[in-house]
Amino acid sequence: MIDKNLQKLIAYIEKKGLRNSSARETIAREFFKTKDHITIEELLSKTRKLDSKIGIATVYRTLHLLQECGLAIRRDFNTGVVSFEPQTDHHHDHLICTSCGKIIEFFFEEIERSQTKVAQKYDFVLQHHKMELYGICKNCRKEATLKKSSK
Amino acid sequence: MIDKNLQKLIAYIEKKGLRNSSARETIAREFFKTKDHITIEELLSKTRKLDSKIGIATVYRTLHLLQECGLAIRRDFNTGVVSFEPQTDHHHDHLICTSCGKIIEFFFEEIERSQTKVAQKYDFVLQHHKMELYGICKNCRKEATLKKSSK
DNA sequence: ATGGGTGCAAAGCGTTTGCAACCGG
DNA sequence: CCGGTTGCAAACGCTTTGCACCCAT
Repeated sequence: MIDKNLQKLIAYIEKKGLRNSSARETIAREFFKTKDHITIEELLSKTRKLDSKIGIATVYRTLHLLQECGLAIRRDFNTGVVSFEPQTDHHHDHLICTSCGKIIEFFFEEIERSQTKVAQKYDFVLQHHKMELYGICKNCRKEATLKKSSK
Repeated sequence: MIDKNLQKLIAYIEKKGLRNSSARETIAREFFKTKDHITIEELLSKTRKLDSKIGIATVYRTLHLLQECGLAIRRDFNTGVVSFEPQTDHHHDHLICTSCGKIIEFFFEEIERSQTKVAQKYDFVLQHHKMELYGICKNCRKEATLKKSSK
């Protein structure tokens, strides 16, 4: 999976007449390892463990590249920090707890079908979509109850 | 509609033991007039026509308040500018053309039902959701075809 | 009179950019 | 060697904050 992504990136780099570089490859490799989401700072500290002199500017520049070639998706869940997600083959949506910031990924076939219908109705050719549900998770509701009763 | 929102805001302000102020009311009134989306800068320049000494800090502070009481929704469509949308009674989602930037608002009952099911499954109490479909609109596809054939 | 609200300017903070050194092809 | 790449620090742009003054209650 990582290698497949790396190949895609290299192909894109070559197509644009750019060059390979070790810093970029280190950052990309680490990025592709993330299961869900990673912030710029997290990715920087991960890569610095492998190559201590990597600068944050390069992390930004690499993530721009990755976004350009569709290998990274920028996510802003309004939690104050922006994070990035590797583009995986199987799409999913997000459920976000506005209390603790927990993010759950889900896939719901019915939603996928609905979006196709909407696109047809408005005559759009769809590229991708984003569905984000915001609410309070079970745990946070429990804590709120505990706090209330302990007053 | 505007007055109803304003009442909601005033109620919230009183509940929190805050005070009314003319600057805040001017900003809120102008904000409620927007049909779709407005940026901070746009809102600032609109309100300054009515009260030239309003500062940008107050616009930010007012929008925070409006978000807190659910009267404003922050939107980041990845276009580089963040914008805000008044919370209307009838919820809707967005269809965004990645070519021309056109934004179409739509409502699809099936999607609303789906989200309830997902929330149940993960035991969340939903507050709101965001569904954004990204694609190419009819016009842009047409233009692309014209360009191609005129080459 | 009390304490929240405001405008201003300064500070913050995440992100981008100019630059000289570096390095891959 | 050419021109893209990098790390650093400075610059940037949006947003927040400290402060003295203003104003609603």
